[in-house]
Amino acid sequence: MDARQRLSAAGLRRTAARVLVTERMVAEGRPLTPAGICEALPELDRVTVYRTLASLEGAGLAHKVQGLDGAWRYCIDDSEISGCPGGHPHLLCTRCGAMACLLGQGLPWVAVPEGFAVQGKQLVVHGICASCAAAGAR
Amino acid sequence: MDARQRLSAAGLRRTAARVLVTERMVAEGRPLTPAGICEALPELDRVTVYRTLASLEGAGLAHKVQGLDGAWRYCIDDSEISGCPGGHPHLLCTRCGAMACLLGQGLPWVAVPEGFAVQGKQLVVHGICASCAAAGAR
DNA sequence: CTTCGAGATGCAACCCTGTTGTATTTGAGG
DNA sequence: CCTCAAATACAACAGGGTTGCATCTCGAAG
Repeated sequence: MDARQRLSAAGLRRTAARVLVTERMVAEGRPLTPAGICEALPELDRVTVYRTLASLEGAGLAHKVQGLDGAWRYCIDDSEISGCPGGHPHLLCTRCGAMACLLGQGLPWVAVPEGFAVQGKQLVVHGICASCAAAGAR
Repeated sequence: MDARQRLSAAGLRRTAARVLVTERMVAEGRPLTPAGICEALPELDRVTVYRTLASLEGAGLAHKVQGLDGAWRYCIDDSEISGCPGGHPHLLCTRCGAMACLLGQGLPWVAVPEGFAVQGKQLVVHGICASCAAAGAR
């Protein structure tokens, strides 16, 4: 699906910033930090990127996860069916900061105390990714 | 176990700051943010609290989890046997920021791509805690 | 008990992520 | 083409966390 189509389908105004950010996220296909997007799209203001991502998330076009480094990462929801957020675990390389969605796996059921209203769950598996391990072994 | 004993057993120097922080954490019994500890111990410098927590974690006396608000929380490992980190899910109230350990439950096994070296896992369940729900309903 | 050095502390400054306020621009419907 | 709500840019700010460095203190050795 085209970036413009995605935006229109979600009822969002089809602005330059949103098209650029969406296209970038689709091209990457993995969760990106706002900083990473700003780097890839220097013509956009930092605040615009933050607000654009918030719009996309609010419209259900993207989901967000936090890394261990205190930065949130946003990822385009590729399948209209996938029940993000709350959907799948995420993988984070603590060396290069890259994150990946572990599609195809769900999140476990967790027993919570009486009276606690669960809004969502986040499972982040962290470690060293294959390419970083190879680079570090040199 | 006494705070001083904990420190000695872990091979850490038994300084005033470490004793105070450890006692505070034992008294609370739930994961605390550095900011929360600073508030409770205004005689300590902010940086000292951060470094003290890092020491405790490095010595295996405490484990840390991140909240959804970008702040890490530290919790004393009470049982010498518990295999923290990587031990249990955590519960976070997104309204008041309080966090609790969900002891007695483990973390799920997650399938990761070939070559990824897992260092740890974090499962955070967020929502509204019972007391906040009660306060909000007023 | 005194000495002494590695390690811990306090302070100041800094970086990064993210948010807020406001003036200006822009997109989409009429 | 016009209009106006929504989106953008810019600046300033807030919070969490880190780093560098001078000073202090624990605890071991004598």
